Amino acid sequence: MSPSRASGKNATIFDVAERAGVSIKTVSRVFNNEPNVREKTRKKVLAAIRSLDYQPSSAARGLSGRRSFTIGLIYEKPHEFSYVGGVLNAALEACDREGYTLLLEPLTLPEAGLVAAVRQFVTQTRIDGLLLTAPLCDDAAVLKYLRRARVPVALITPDAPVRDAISIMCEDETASHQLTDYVLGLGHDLVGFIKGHPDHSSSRKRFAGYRKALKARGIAYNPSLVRQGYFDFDSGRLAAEKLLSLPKRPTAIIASNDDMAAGAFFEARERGFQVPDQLSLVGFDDTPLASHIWPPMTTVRQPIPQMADAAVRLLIQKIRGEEAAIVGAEFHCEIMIRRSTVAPAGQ
Amino acid sequence: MSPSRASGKNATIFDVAERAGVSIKTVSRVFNNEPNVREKTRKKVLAAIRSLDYQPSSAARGLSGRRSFTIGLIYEKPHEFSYVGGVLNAALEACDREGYTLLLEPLTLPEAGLVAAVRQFVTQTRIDGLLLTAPLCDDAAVLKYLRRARVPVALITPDAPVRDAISIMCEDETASHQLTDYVLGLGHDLVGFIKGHPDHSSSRKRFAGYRKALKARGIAYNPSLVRQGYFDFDSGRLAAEKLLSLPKRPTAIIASNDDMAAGAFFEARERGFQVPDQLSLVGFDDTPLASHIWPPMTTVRQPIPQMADAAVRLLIQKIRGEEAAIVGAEFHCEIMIRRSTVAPAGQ
DNA sequence: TTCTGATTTGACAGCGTTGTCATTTACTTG
DNA sequence: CAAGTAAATGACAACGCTGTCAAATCAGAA
Repeated sequence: MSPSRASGKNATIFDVAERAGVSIKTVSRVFNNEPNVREKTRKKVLAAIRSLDYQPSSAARGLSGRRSFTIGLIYEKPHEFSYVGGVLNAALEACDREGYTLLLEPLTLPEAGLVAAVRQFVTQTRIDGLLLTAPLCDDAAVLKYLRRARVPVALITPDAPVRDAISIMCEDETASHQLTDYVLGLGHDLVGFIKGHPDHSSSRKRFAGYRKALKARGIAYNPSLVRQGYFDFDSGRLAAEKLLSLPKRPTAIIASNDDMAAGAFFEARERGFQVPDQLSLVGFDDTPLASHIWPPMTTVRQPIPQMADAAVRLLIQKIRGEEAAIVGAEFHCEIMIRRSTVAPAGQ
Repeated sequence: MSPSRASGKNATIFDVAERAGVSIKTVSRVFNNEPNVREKTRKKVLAAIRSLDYQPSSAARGLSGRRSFTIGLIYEKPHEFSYVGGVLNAALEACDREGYTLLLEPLTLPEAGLVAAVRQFVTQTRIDGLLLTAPLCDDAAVLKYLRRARVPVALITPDAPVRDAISIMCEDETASHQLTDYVLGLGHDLVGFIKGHPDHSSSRKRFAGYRKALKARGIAYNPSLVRQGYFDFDSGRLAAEKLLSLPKRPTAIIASNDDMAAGAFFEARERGFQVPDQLSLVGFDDTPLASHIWPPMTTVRQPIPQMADAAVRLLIQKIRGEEAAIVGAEFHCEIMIRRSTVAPAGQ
């Protein structure tokens, strides 16, 4: 417990000013790195700040400077979609580094007024900026409201770059294409596909990659090999149930995320199919689950931490009004080949 | 977008007062449910509040009332220990309900000054109260500092009830005892045990339950069947590696949490052991992982959501200075018997 | 009706910052 | 060395709310 004032009132800007023998305004200037402070003065003030362990009151800062040093992160409530955890961690860290606070807002989507909910959050908390994940980053009404309200926004993996917003994307389609091609390359002709939640743009992209890969190899697209999922374990399981009951069942299944792949995996085992011997299985996202089940699962790793980090950094730049050169970025995905995929039996 | 002021300045207490034809103080009283406001006046004010979509500035509230309506949640950084997610979700929800904000602070433990880190967080953010999870809720120095600084605290699963703190516990030892007894009851004599992180009190309790169950059945305690783990996948895998190399290998392994159980599971499969036929496996916590792997895993479900909810509720009561009748609670755990446990081969 | 005490309401001073603008100080230059 | 300009500093008013305390109003009793 370095400074003695273990408990008791916190030091204010006045205390610092007094100890340093300057006015409060000068303390403020030093603390905020404003120019026009003599080096000698700055030193004195910094010493006082340190010796008093001064922490400015964010309430007072917010009230006076009409900014909150707070960024909101809105995500979908039953965030079974485990990648939210990754975004959260990285965003938290980036905010911390920049002296900002991250405010979480899990939203249950079905609610009628999505825009109303977002608006409520924004006005109530007076956040300086907003981080949006799927599927909110694709909701036209929400984006429109935010643009009008002039809330600085960063989108993590929107469908396409959005005007006036920072758009952090990742090459879902390319990755899906490559992944599918890899599976086809192993010799599978009957490759099932489990689509992601229709509200998420990544679902569309991943599916598009699958189709393009088929096309590129001249394999006819067979709609009966495709099932709708919703990014959660159960929907993956259900989809696999249908796929595995097909008269000509697929020898490989690509699921649009790891949770669904795990569901498919579960269902396969439930029906006595060995993975990968009788069924190859593939996921997306490289969540811990993918490498923690047995056999470890082939999947696609998005650089979520880097993406979230970039989103926060650029967002804060925007908040600060710095004319940012970059208003978005597209990240590269890495295909993680593991043991859930092999050549089909009898090859 | 109900009220027309889509963008532009937010309404202040003055605007509301003016529209309602009362003083700002009366508006304040109505908003804070203070007594001594005539019903007629209250109605008028509420109408004005609604029509202006008034949201009080939390900065101003904090500055004036010297409170922040914010609760901190400190947890260990590499929160691989997936139960933090459960705490987070429930705490977020409870805070929302009570009109409080939850501030996250992931802490990397190895740091020298744990107390310093906590102190920094507390003073910097000026939180009204603090939620502590393992292993911080067992750190004597941290608890001492917080008591001195008079920070209202709620502990989720501390070692024992702590003076001046709300202590939400769960019957780890009993659950572990029952679980072990169940495994023994299946006919296993060689039951391995993977301990949790030594800094977490639940590790100790779970281990104690294991030993008591052995004793109750008159089975000699065999230290070579016990390995130290650290609550993460890899340490579980490593521990299992040792256990499965034993000349007289265990026919069942109890891991102190699901992540380690998954690691053990992985290692077992890696070595060609079938689960559960050749090795029964048990975890703790009932994380999604437990039911998403195949076969689904026997584990112990702690009512994390209810526990976190209680912690937040009681904490807020304490913050408000309401003389709380309850200063803690112990929750019951449920044993989830699934398919990773069967009688040993040859019975 | 008038008085008394309780209830309801309002005026105004903080709370701890930052923004604005005036003032002081330091540095140039003729 | 005086005047003029730029740099450094400070005084003071916001910011939007709550707390305190005084004033106004109301109810019931005399």
